[in-house]
Amino acid sequence: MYKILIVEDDEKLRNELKIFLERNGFNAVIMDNFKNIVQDILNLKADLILLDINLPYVDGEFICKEIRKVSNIPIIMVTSRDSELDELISLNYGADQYVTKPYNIQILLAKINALLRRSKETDTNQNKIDCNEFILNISKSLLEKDDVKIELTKNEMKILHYLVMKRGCIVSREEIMDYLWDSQSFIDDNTLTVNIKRLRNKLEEIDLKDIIETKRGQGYLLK
Amino acid sequence: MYKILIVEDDEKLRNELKIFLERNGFNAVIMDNFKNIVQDILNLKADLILLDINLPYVDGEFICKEIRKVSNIPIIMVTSRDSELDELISLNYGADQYVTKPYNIQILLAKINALLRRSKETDTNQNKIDCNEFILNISKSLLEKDDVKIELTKNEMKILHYLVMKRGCIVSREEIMDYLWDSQSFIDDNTLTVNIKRLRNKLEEIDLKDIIETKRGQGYLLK
DNA sequence: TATTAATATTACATTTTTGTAAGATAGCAA
DNA sequence: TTGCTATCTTACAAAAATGTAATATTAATA
Repeated sequence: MYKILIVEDDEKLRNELKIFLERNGFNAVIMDNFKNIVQDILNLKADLILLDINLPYVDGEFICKEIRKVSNIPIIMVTSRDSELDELISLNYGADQYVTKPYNIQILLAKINALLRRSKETDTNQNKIDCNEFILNISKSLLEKDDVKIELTKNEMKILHYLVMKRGCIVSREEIMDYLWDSQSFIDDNTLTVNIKRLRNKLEEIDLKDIIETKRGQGYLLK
Repeated sequence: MYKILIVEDDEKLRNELKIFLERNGFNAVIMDNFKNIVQDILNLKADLILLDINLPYVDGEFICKEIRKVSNIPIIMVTSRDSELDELISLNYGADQYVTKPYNIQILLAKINALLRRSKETDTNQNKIDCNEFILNISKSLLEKDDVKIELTKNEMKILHYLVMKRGCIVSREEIMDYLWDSQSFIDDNTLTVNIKRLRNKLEEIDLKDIIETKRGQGYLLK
């Protein structure tokens, strides 16, 4: 059951909303103290936030920006100001949706569901990254291409995943080593080379050995 | 560079849009043949689709629904009909955003960015699932609680990840075994028990041994 | 071209992961 | 209680993953 946090200063409105959301199978939580709000919001660990723009003490856009510094939690901005500028600011501050009051309650519900579906896909679906030339199945630690599936070891997976995240950029050997091993444990520089070699061997099985390019003196690059 | 697919039958509009998106650093692709459209869209493997509702042959809402059967690609519905019903239908068919024409181009851009940010977070961020009692770091195959980090082996990770995906539901031993091993390879039933035991041992290190409950004759349940 | 430093390759030893076997325990029904 | 079956526990051997060392190759530049 998803927990939705309602941050709204109009008491009547927020109570109605709470009841409506609860009827639709959500765990709705109300926030009625707006003093230490950003920290309070984060502590609640909701799955989604309905955030009013007009609030006492600080405005919702500022709160949104602050939350985004430390959290990816889905945010829907709610406001009675039908202002394109507000919408633009909200979106650029990291909100996911913008809804104007009085809102169509069905549409609000649809937006909540659309956003939750999107934000939870990581959790519920199998975790795959489609990289065009191959698919990285993180859940099962597999390198997939067409019908070929190759098991990756933990090190191989980490390296390839890291390179995929930084695809198109040169990644220094040091950076990869920091990602692979605790920087405390002093592991030989060559160990990375060997691990890269092993990964390349597996990539070669699907004709992609050269997809990891060596940038001599700089690092590696996933093409 | 993200590839954005424009599905719009008004030639002037789509060309303007393409230029605008390209100026803003996207790879914009136009679709101008609407016959075999669903398959064509999927083949293009774009990062996001701008989908007009009014199209020749089939309407955008239907296309959206068809795409959603096989793909999670982000979809923004674009339309000149400012209709709450259309918006509701679109969202419920799996669209992520709804924009009415004539649109504020900056807001469209902000929505594209917001949606891409959300849909790509899996790829770019480290892959973590916050399960309240613990965090499952899939990227690094770690079980985390507060400052304690425990390495999970591939099997342990797979089992826990599977249970997390189905949290609160009883998962049969057979189902887990199918997920862990190719159903072809006949692996002893007890092997699963041992693997569960090993996972429980690690969970016990963070006082969570009993979070995996045995449902005798039915399977296991992550509480 | 010769030199040097960075990276690649190969082989091997150690450590970790994994599956199996054998016996123990616990829940349930007669 | 007894017997049966599902699950658990422990120990061990085989297999896989990993780090290291020794050597080879490559690219840059003097």
